[in-house]
Amino acid sequence: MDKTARIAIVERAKLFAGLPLETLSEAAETAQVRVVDKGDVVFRQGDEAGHHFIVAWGRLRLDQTTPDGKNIVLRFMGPGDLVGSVAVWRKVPYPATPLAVEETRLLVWSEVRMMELMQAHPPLAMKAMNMMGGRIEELQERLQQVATQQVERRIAATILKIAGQSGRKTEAGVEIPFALSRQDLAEMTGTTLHTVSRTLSGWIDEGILEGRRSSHLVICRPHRLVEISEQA
Amino acid sequence: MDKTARIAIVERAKLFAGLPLETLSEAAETAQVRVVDKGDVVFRQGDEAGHHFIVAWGRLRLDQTTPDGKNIVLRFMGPGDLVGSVAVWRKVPYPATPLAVEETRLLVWSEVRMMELMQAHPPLAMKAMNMMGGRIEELQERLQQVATQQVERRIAATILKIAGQSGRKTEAGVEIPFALSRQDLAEMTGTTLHTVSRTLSGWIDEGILEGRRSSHLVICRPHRLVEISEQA
DNA sequence: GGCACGATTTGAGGTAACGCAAACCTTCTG
DNA sequence: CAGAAGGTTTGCGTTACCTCAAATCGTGCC
Repeated sequence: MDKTARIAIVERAKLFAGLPLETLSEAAETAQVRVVDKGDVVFRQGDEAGHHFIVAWGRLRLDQTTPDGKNIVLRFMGPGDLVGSVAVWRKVPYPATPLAVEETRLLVWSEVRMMELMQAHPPLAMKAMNMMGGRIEELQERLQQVATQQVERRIAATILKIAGQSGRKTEAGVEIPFALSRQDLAEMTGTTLHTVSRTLSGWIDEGILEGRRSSHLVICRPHRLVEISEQA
Repeated sequence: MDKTARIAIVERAKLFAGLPLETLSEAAETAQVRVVDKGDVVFRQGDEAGHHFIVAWGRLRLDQTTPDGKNIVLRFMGPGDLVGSVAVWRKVPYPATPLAVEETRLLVWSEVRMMELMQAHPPLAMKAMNMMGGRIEELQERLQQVATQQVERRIAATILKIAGQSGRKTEAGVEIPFALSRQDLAEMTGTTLHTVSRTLSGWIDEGILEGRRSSHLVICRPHRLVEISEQA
């Protein structure tokens, strides 16, 4: 990966977006590159947090295992997303495990490097706070959903959010361009894979979705899904 | 409130804890004071976010209203807690309404004042990120609870957390020193007031709790409550 | 290219928790 | 002090969703 490519990636990251070229350049130069194969993890929940990561290409699923062995999917992450930084700043172990659902390339900064960058470029700290604030808002929204809405609405809202983050327009509708299993959706919405399967089957029968059996989901009638996610 | 008192309050706030006296002093000098009567709000969800607040005395309940009119309690806040800052930094409207459950006194900084403080005292930004990270962790934990655990465990865990934050030891056990209604607990755990009432009644019968009918809750057998919150 | 494995679908039955409703108690108000 | 208002308790019927179970279908591996 040459320097121009790195700068392009750094620039796309929300943490660096809009900052002066000098900052981007320094960030790009101090980063290392790491490739993670599909199915491998970037680090594991409980590891000591020593590095900041930004996704360059690919996609990660952020998993959290509970003390009693259950698993929940916190979010999917794609190009530009920041991974691990919250734990590094807080000096606590990584609270979750990012697993590559496709081959993924990341830029990596050590704790010290990133600290130096931030001290040299103060707007970075503001950006970082902004991003963390966004995570807080997202989590509050999901908490509210899981606490008050019934399963069908939560599944609809979750699919729409993923489509909004990563969806691609095709002739048939909006496609989610990576394997998103029923189990994944169940672990994101706090339900079981059976309920997700039943619900999606219904929507496929109604022509709202396409994608029985593991192919990538396609949302044919997004507006209908919005209605379901907002229905009383 | 004289300057020494203000400094004491500022020092107790997690945002300023451990910082040099010079920083504390400047923070204390630039703060204004605001008193909010029981039942009144500090600001309202949706208001433009222009001020940072720190609780000096008293207690706030942070409420969020959903588009379809349901209410959830995000958290209770007491002395030292920071209110509203996430929204100010993100330049978005306040996402929730802090309501005083008892008479509460706050220190207030305008957006500009706090920005100046942060620029003059860089460690403040680090502290702020740390605090936001703590909120993220807390929210992830609650999300995991609501998504995977059954109601009884969630109620037990919620009571224990509140007791840990605000509880006071008495002869009878650990007392929660403010009015915490069944409705509040329901809106924190994502259930109904009926289910909370039934559950607490059971625990009171078993001698785990005291506090039928609105008096302050007292946890007589905290260890038993921990067991319930961890039970498979 | 056949076989095994994992993902998905679908059915049937059970239950935790909800929703409604009514009674009860405490506190505030005039 | 009576009445009203708000929080709480409790019963009962309902249901959304889970759990268990089995069949089915892709898909990857040798």
